[in-house]
Amino acid sequence: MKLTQAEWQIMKVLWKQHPATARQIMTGLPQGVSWAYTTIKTMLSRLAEKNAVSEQKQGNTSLYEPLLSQRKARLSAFASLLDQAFDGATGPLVHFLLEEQQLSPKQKQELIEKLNEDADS
Amino acid sequence: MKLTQAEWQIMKVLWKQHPATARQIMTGLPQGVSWAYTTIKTMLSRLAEKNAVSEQKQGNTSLYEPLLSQRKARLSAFASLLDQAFDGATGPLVHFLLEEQQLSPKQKQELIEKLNEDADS
DNA sequence: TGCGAACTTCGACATATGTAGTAGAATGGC
DNA sequence: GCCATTCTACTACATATGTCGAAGTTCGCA
Repeated sequence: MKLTQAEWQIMKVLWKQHPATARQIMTGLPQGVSWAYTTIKTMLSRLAEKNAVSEQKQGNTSLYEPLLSQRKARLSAFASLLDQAFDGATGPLVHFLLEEQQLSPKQKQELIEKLNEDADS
Repeated sequence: MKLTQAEWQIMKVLWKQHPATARQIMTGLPQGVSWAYTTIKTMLSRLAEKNAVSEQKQGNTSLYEPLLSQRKARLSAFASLLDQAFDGATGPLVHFLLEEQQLSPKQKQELIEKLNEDADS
């Protein structure tokens, strides 16, 4: 399930707080993202079509619930990046992460610890 | 500089072999990607507009050369993913990498070594 | 019960992206 | 010199994405 940028914005709010109404989602969007109410509704409709969210009427108002988990969305986005930019292999990405100083020393430290934990189990 | 999927395909060929003509690029595309010659030309034009490639006529034929490096393209794609799916932080991504078994034991080993090297220097 | 506020559904429109055809110019071999 | 081949430049068109507006429907409350 591939989400567009705008769809990610909506999903992020929903993952944090759900079920939620379109109005609540609007409120939950980050500063700087100020979409019209109907824009949000459009996104929600498209997400519902894709089965990324469910829609349930409560009175005259729809409640939305994520169907696609953040984990799955991340897996998919990650796989896309890997495919597109790193020859589909984690190796080059790891290499990149290290070479490009995308990791702070502290993160490297954490990573080492984590890796060692893993090695133990 | 953000590239679309199709643009990535073209750039990947160009990074491997350049300068190259549209025809050479067509040949260099992976099995399964069989675009019409003019499709490739369109992509190249769009890339030239974006200054991702340079175009230089040699007789009646254009030679293309990447202007955007693979490194920069990767940085940009990586940053986008991070922003969009991992709250803009490498931490959650690293966590994800480990939790989701995106790394083989061997890769983990290599990673540890690499990290230690780094720590040394 | 009658209004205004808040919802919903539809349709619309611009820009981006993927994909290619056509027409005309340049080339190269015979 | 002439023709088939190959390029280029333009145009086109479908689908995807980002962003709403308009018009009708419901709700809650004075």
